[in-house]
Amino acid sequence: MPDGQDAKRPRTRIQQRNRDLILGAALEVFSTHGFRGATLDQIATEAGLSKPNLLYYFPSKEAIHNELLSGLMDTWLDPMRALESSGEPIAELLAYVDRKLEMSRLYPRESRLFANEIVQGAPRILEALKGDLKELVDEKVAVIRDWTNQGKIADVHPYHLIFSIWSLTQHYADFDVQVRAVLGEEEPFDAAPAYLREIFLKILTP
Amino acid sequence: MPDGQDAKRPRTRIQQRNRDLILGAALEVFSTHGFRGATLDQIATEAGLSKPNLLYYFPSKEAIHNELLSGLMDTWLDPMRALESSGEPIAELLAYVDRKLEMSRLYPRESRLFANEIVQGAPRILEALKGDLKELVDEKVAVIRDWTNQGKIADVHPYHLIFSIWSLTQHYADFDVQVRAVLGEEEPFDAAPAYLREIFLKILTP
DNA sequence: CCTTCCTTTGACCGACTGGTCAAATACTGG
DNA sequence: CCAGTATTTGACCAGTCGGTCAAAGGAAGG
Repeated sequence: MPDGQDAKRPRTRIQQRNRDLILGAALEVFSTHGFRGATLDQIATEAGLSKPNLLYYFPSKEAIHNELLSGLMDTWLDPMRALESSGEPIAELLAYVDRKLEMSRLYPRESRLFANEIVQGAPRILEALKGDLKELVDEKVAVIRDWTNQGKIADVHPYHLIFSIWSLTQHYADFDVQVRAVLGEEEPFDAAPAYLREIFLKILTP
Repeated sequence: MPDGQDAKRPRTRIQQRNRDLILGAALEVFSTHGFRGATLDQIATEAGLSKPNLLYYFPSKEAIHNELLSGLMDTWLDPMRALESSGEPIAELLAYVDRKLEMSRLYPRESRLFANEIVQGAPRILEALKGDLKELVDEKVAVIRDWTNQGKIADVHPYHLIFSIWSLTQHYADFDVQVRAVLGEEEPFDAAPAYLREIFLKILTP
């Protein structure tokens, strides 16, 4: 009986394996078609399971989606949590940009899953945005404000600075096809890291 | 007989009005739910028409979507077309940023329509991206390269500079809910224009 | 071997989807 | 006013959707 309170802690190896299979397949399908655009049949096929079998491990389509989103939210914010107030300000922020861009490179599907959700009004995670996300951002904004007040980085709007970092790094995952269509043969992630480091250095230098 | 070759040039006032009604409603619905997530019933209700009546003016759901995308593509690239090689380089580029941000402020639904399409792999406009879009970008990149070669702007990667402009300006339309969730009461577009002008000035100054 | 519990699935359901069609209704020029 | 055309719609259809269920298949311990 995989459903219920202890669903997150499957007992058997086979439950663990199938849950992972389903979540992996669901990530693939949800991230490329959005929630409504995805179908259980697609996810089942992708996972190599039957549709009723999916619903043996998860109570509904929405439950799979929620599990993905909440499970990913933490990972997604890790690069920001790692921003240390004790470090050298500009180095800390450039390292954050690096980590964020690396996330886009390694986990583009996760990025697109969030992008789909947010572009469509974030109906399922709005509360998390106004809660946990805002809280974390507010905390880091305070750190950035300290740095600007001490003249250690340029006096830029801290919230919009953070939006810039999100926007520029995630762009390479979310709008991948557009970037590639315009670049032609050139690989986006070849030049992007150096470019972003360069411009953020200019933005942050007092 | 509204369908057929001359569909774009309706004769009567009533055809013009209903086509506009439908396209307006479709923009609203497609931009908030994506292509698959949108339904003809939603669009019909939003337009104040019956579903069969929609299909009297457009042959299919996809035809409405295509009409929107192709009709918007031109408008969407106008700010970039207006970038003049004869102007003062930094002023030209900053003005481009301004125009692009203004588009996001005035036409967020159009921005999200494209965002939805591209995040999901641009299945319906990939050819346009590799064709018209790339052509226009290549042309403007040549202009930017001239400016960098002449030392009139900083030596930044021209393609990635353009991606930056797209990314940062469209972010405020596409990820509107997230920006608002984090900012709380503050209005995003209050500080964004000055912030973007400030950082792009830093990026572009040699 | 049998029992018990976990896992898998074919068949099925009601709701909804994009789309059709014939008939009804408005609108137009003569 | 009328004939003809343009517009609108209720009823309907086949396919797909998320989800259910009873029954079948497996694994494990005794």
